[in-house]
Amino acid sequence: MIEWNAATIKDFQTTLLNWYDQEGRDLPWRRDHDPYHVWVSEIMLQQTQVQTVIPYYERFMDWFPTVADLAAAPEERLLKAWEGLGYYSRVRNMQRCARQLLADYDGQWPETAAGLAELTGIGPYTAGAIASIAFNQPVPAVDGNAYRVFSRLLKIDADVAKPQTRKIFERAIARIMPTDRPGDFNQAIMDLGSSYMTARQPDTAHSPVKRFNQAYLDGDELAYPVKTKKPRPKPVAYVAVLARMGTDWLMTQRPSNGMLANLWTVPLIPVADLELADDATAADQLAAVTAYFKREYRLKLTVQPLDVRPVTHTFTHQKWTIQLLTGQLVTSDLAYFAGRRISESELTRLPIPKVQEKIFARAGVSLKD
DNA sequence: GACCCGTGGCC
DNA sequence: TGGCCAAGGGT
Repeated sequence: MIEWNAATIKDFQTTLLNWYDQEGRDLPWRRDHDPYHVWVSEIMLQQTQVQTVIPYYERFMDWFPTVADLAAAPEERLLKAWEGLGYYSRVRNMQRCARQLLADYDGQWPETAAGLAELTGIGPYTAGAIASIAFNQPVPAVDGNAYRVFSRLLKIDADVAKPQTRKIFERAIARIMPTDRPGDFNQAIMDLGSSYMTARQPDTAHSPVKRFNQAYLDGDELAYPVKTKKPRPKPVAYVAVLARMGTDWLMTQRPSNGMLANLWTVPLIPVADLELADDATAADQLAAVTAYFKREYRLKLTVQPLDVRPVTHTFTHQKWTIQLLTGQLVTSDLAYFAGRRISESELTRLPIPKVQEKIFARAGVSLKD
């Protein structure tokens, strides 16, 4: 890791901010510095690219123009606003945060990073981003862009996958950032990180700060940032049961914790829960599903295969392989079943995860309005 | 500190 | 295809 002297720091600040003034992106959440706007955009942008976020952000502001609107929203509407973005706990935490603001802060945002970080769903990065952009606090906002940009500029070789590495970057960036335009500085780093200083195909030759980029000058830019690899997604097998009740579908709302919390799917049974023998036949599996429905839900049904091709869906650390069955319910008492019958028109109002869209697509059902 | 939590894009 | 990446936070 290298250290810059005061003259280099000043030179870098001026170069970066001049570039940002000319080439910074015009984004919907940059029209003002309203903390609500900054906050919503920052949460949406976690692990999500700008082009994906833009339409979600516009619709979110249409549906929930203020913190009070968000605090009062029904959860179904909330999750629908987030449908397709992923990491659904983000939006449930946002509503908790909105309610905290109204109940405990008289609706006034804390203006420091430490104060903001007390709120649900706001961690060190988002606290720094809101504090610097909305409240002009000279604090770093260390995200993936900052890791990538500063690891290359300064040749910082600490493993960015390790939590303690954040402190190294926070200290390095704090020395470099200006006190007069901290929000613009942090946003300029993000724009740099998503344009000239991308992970795989950086275009440093045209970067406004290439003369400060020590890794590039040394010819080993792609060695930064140093990051240990993540484990492969673990395979998990399911059986999905597509059961009609008249023209309705039998669907369940997933538990409020864990994967796809509170979203709606058809019944998904972990194959492991069917307790099949190693030499079980296809017929054995169908019988096991019928027995499972009777045991767990007190429901009688008959099942048959829908499609020999399983639906596959890969999450960050699970790869689901889902065999599809159609079911005909013999009984319709849903007292022991954690769900209900859902009409086709109601389907468009419920929050549905992507994997369920894939399952419905095999049955010829489109969820587009 | 390790693990959990979605989706889309790219090669 | 599989692996990696993209404005992280909670437990």
